[in-house]
Amino acid sequence: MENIYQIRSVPRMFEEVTRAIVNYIQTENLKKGVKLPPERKLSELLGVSRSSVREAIRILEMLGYLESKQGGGTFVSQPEPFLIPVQIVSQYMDKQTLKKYFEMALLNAEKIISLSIELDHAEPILQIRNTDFWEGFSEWINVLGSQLENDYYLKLWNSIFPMLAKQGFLDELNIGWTLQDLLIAFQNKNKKQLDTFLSQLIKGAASSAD
Amino acid sequence: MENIYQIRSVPRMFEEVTRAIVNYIQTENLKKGVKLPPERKLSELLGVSRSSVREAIRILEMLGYLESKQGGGTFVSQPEPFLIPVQIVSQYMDKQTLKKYFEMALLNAEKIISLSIELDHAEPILQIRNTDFWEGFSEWINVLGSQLENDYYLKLWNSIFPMLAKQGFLDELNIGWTLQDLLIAFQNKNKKQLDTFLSQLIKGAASSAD
DNA sequence: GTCGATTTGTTCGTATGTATC
DNA sequence: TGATACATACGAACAAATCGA
Repeated sequence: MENIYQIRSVPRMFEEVTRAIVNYIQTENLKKGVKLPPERKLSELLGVSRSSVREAIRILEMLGYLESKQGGGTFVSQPEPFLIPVQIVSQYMDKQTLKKYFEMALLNAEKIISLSIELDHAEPILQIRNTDFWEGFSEWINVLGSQLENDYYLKLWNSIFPMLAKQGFLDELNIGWTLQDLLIAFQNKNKKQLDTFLSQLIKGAASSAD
Repeated sequence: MENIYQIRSVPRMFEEVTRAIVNYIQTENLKKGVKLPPERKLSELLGVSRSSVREAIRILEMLGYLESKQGGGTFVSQPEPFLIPVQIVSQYMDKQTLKKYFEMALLNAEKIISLSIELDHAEPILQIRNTDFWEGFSEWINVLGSQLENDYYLKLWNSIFPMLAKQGFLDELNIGWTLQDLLIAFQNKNKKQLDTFLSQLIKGAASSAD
């Protein structure tokens, strides 16, 4: 199992700059339309070359975070883009945002589960190695999702789940049942029971994000 | 209503290069791990500077499309990333891929609808201006989604829907009912009827993508 | 294990086109 | 109209990492 957190051993300038700009916008709470310092100034402030600044701006531009106009300047566009790559996420995300990501991830997990039930893949008894609930849950979702025709549900789950785990959001959710309970309900095709379990997860997140 | 397709009048080098690289990988059908020509060679081939090539590589790297190692080279990583920004999508996407995007978008639309019913926002009678079914549907989803606490469902819808419309995927779906039917079912909180309608959309896409 | 070639990482200087006042 | 500010783009140079002989 490769560690998906470890992006690379040597951090690169443009990644640092990208994080720095995101961090700057977040801490200064800059809204859409605010003009950023010119590239030359940014490169001075951060102590890097303009090229590195430009590479960072490009990425944030493509993510809808910034917008730059020749001759005009670089402006904040959407300070809260959807699905920021993990590398860019700065150290802290507030709970409200994390909750929204969580709900989005869970929607896809639910879809994977319900599609798997309908497909009736004659699933062998599931052996989940992980003892941690969420690690095990994610492993299970990966097993189910990889058998679906549409792999985007799983891709979205996997693009959000590691971030939530990294930020510690999942640790604070208390769950009144075990992964085994969930697997049993799945094997019995007990949709009602499954719905109850999953909706409890959402509610747990709601109470946690206060 | 601003045109979200027209990003800017003058296309920029790094965008062209990004598209060119994606196109190259797709037409050559390069799989994960394949090494790309070195940056200097690419800049020669495309007739642009190395800086522009690098900016394009950065973006594709951040999207998980490429991976570059100092001293090693640049390699294809995931030739089919999830949620490619519209600007990068080259002219053609095959129907199977479009169908997966469509299902993902519809999942979020369904969530928006079901959450809106539960919230009971005392919705006024919905006036949808658009005569085209999908334009009207999207407008309706935007009205509902913008009232939700979690705006990510709507963001994902809006990040996929324009692409599907642009690629003409939605035109080929034939729908046996009107938007008015859907709105009436919504106002009556007739979940069963709504489920029937939406599942028909999925099936229509399935038969279309053969 | 060393050396040299290859390739990306990073910086700097310069020229050009565009926007703003 | 003109002047200034700014992004766009190119090319050269060197550093650092990788890889193979």
